[in-house]
Amino acid sequence: MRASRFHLATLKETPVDAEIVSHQLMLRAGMIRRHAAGVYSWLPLGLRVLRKVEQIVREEMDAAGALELLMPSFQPSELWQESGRWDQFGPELLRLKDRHQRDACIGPTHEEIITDIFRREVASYRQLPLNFYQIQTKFRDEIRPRFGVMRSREFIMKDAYSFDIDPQGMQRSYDIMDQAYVNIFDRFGLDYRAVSADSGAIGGSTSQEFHVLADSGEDAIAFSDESDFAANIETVEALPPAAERAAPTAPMETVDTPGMHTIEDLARGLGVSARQSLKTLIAEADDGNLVALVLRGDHELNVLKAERLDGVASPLRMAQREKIIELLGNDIGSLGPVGLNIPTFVDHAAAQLSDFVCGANQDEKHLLNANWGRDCEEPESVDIRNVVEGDPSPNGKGRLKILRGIEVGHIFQLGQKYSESMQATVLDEQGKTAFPYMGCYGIGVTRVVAAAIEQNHDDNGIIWPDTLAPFQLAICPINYHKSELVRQAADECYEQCRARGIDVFLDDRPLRPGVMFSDMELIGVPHRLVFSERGLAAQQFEYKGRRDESASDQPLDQLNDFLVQLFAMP
RNA sequence: CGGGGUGUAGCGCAGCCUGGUAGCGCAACUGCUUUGGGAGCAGUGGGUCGGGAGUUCGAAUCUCUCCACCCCGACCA
Repeated sequence: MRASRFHLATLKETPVDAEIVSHQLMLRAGMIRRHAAGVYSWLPLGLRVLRKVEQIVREEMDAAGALELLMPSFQPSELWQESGRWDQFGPELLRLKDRHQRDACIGPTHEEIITDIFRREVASYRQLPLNFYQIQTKFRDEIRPRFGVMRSREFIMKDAYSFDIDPQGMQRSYDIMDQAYVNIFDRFGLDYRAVSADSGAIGGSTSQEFHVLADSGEDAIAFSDESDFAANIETVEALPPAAERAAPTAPMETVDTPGMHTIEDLARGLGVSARQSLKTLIAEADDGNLVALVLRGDHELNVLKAERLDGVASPLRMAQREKIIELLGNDIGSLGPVGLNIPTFVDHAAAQLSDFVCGANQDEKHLLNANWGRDCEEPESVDIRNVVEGDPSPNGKGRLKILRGIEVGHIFQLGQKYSESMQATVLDEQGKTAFPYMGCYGIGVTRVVAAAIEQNHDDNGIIWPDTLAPFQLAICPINYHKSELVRQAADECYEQCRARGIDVFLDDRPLRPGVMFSDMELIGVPHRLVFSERGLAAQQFEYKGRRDESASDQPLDQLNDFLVQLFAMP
């Protein structure tokens, strides 16, 4: 592609309402433009990247035996009524009426449609297993779309659906997709992790998320440093401490703690460490009363775990301050388990403390050297906290490290949920009616593009992995329009690259070099060649990789070999 | 949905308080010069001041109303 024939739409200034780097850089590079909240056009540059992602996905899905099809984004309400999701789905489902006042929606996902296709097309177990997939636009009416294409309302997703006659078959289809996803993410050239998204993790995993690692990721993921355990932090069990609780060493005393209402206040004011104190949270009970959740001061409540406790309202609701004052007699900020007469759940780590600091259940007072069993009831401890870096891995092997990730893929087993509710049946070996077992496999195609940028950028712009780059190689001739020598060298190199199938970009704009360089860096082209009068006179060209500190001069007569080596071509 | 904020040229903003018919930087266009890291000079074009209604001799500016967008929260997973 020649710059003079392309729509290069780079922006010097950063649009003000783009919060995260990937959004800023995609706008500045001229990849996308916004039309409404969470709705974007993909300009030619952005589309080139999108297509690279799609192509890798398509090739690996095909290689795994999945069959591509294309389903509508407009979906009649009847199918959703059948599955029961017309009523279950919240306002995230964009509902509309057509001119005949018939209800419909814009598909946020396609289980209903694929199941409808399946039940009309497939009648026998002998046609199984089957795996259909599509790469298609979805719409989810997010309450608050943000971060550009990372959390948009309209987005492109690869979704695949497998059908098997029995659970074993479903597991096999799932395993094949698991491997296909590994192949896909390997080819993206991104640093990623496959992560268990299943809470119990009993037996084989039935749900995995694929996360691109990035500091800005919305999800925290926990990894074992000595085994391949990896899971979304929400689901990771915090093991009870192995050590015995130490015996009390000092009598309990009450101290005045004016103005100290948080763990940080206490740590500063009393000179105790957060991990020697207790944090007492009050949540709504399922009977309308209150329950206490007690954690070590430096730990964080895990909402999913708390919701599963007997007696705690689900979804979890933290109690209103007014209600706490009314029922417990004192304000938040000086609560503690000693003398607290509501049901109390104590985290394992909190229950292991002795001589701890906690609220005295009197305003502006705390207790020092409080002890379980002696000063209050011996607790039966539960797991209600998020794991932290350094905790033991739940599988007993190694310690946990915590990284942040962006969820870009999810595979899971649906079982018979849709085949049953929508009466999608086949005849089995005995000639009896059977409900197939389904699996469902998604990749957020547009999100992959943003995640790749979140993970790979610097002050100058995007740094694409070779496999996703809109162009693999940029040729920057200096004085292309003035120097016959430069023009010939650049054109010749350009034509050669094209003939070899390299995605090459020739910057033939009559611009100063600095402008060309910064544009090419902004849009993230991985490799750059420069031809100049000066260099050519010395029989040299210049090469710089996008991540290289500086450029290097290369002998002109070896340009061909250089390119062959760079792009690993025969 | 609650709270906060913003809408003025393609982008970033000033002007609004105190009403007098719109300005700056970047970008664009023309010409000349310049040409190895976002050039210089000279000139040019471009705005329903988010929409509507009102107050006023006169509204970007004051009032009411609607809309769009952004941020925080809640919701959703």
